[in-house]
Amino acid sequence: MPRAGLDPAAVVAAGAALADEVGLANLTMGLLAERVGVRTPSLYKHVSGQEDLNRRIAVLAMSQAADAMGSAIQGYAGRDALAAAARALRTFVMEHPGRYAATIGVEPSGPDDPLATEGRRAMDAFAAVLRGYEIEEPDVDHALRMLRSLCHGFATLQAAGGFQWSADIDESFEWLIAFTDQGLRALGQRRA
Amino acid sequence: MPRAGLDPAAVVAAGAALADEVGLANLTMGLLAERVGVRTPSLYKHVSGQEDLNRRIAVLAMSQAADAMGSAIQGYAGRDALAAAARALRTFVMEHPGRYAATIGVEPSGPDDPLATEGRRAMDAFAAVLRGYEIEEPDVDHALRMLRSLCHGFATLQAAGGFQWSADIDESFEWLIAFTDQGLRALGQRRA
DNA sequence: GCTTTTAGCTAACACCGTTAGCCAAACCTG
DNA sequence: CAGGTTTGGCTAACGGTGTTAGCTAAAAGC
Repeated sequence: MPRAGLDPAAVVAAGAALADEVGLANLTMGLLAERVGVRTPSLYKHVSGQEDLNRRIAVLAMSQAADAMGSAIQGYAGRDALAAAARALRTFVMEHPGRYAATIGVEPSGPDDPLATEGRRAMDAFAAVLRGYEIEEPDVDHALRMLRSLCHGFATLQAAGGFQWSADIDESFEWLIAFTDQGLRALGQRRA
Repeated sequence: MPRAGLDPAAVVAAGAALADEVGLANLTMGLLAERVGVRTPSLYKHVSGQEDLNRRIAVLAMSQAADAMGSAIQGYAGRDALAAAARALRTFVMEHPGRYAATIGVEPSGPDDPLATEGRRAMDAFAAVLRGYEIEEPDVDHALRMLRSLCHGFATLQAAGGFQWSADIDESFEWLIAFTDQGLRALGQRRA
């Protein structure tokens, strides 16, 4: 019996890819084992269980989302940066619905948890966007939460098919960016 | 063996209540059966399976959320109505996290699906709010989607413990309402 | 009051996550 | 390169959960 040459990272990567394909709810240990060419119990040599697998997929997703947003906003500021970050996040969610779903409902165990680290890194992209609007300190935290809520809500609702009615969804998203940009600009000008 | 006198509605109501208590992920057929005082297979006389149960809980949640929002906005307009609707939805999600979670990821099978009907009814509350802002027609659909995304995103992120960092969450929510109100007012005044 | 329907039951199966325990492949170390 | 050690794979087995089949007795209808 030849070895498959697996390691935790490979298992997690395969799990994330499989989750994107079949949906996180249908990601089963047996299916993942089959995918990586191994019997089910062998997975437990690399991952301590399904919960651990889910957490690691979430960390991977956070990290990749942070990368995507971080590089998307480079060279832009203000509205362009906002649009770039928002589009990058939405694109990521649409292309990787399974791994993104893994991030919902997992709580970091502490500030050193990789989940928290990567989460902050993703937030940093939005924070950089806000810097371009010169918003006063007390408003920044709230604005950050708003951006996250908005993108998260829109992406998950679309991914779940929650927008049943007529208007074009891409158009709505661009409208939403414009709306937010105007609001943030108004907030920044209050300082003057 | 005396009868328990169950019917689908009773089973679904008990399931929703149980989901709120133990979390949707921990809602098991055995647990629900125990709760309603019956053996597990008996549930299948009222509900065709776990997926069906989930759908029905989602319909119930949609209906109740629509009721809560609808009655919350009565007598208000403009910013007050917006705040009332948003708070009603958030309160509902916080008080009934399990049944609300059941609504995530379920797609209506068609326009006559009760899920779609109740969903529209919930949207009607937001639509009524928007009427107070006198927004031009093409913008209404987009604004509706924005309101839904924002509330859904905020509520689910909070319910999942996704807001790890410092600032007060209630305060953020009120800030978010104010931000949206200003944006919508600006939109309405563009008409003049 | 008899028949029909139906809501409950027990028994059993399939599938999934997980653990225990074994064995051989890879990797050190002398 | 030979020896032991680590380790990544395997089979076997258990517990729990969703579900179906088939029976029986309680309720409903004529």
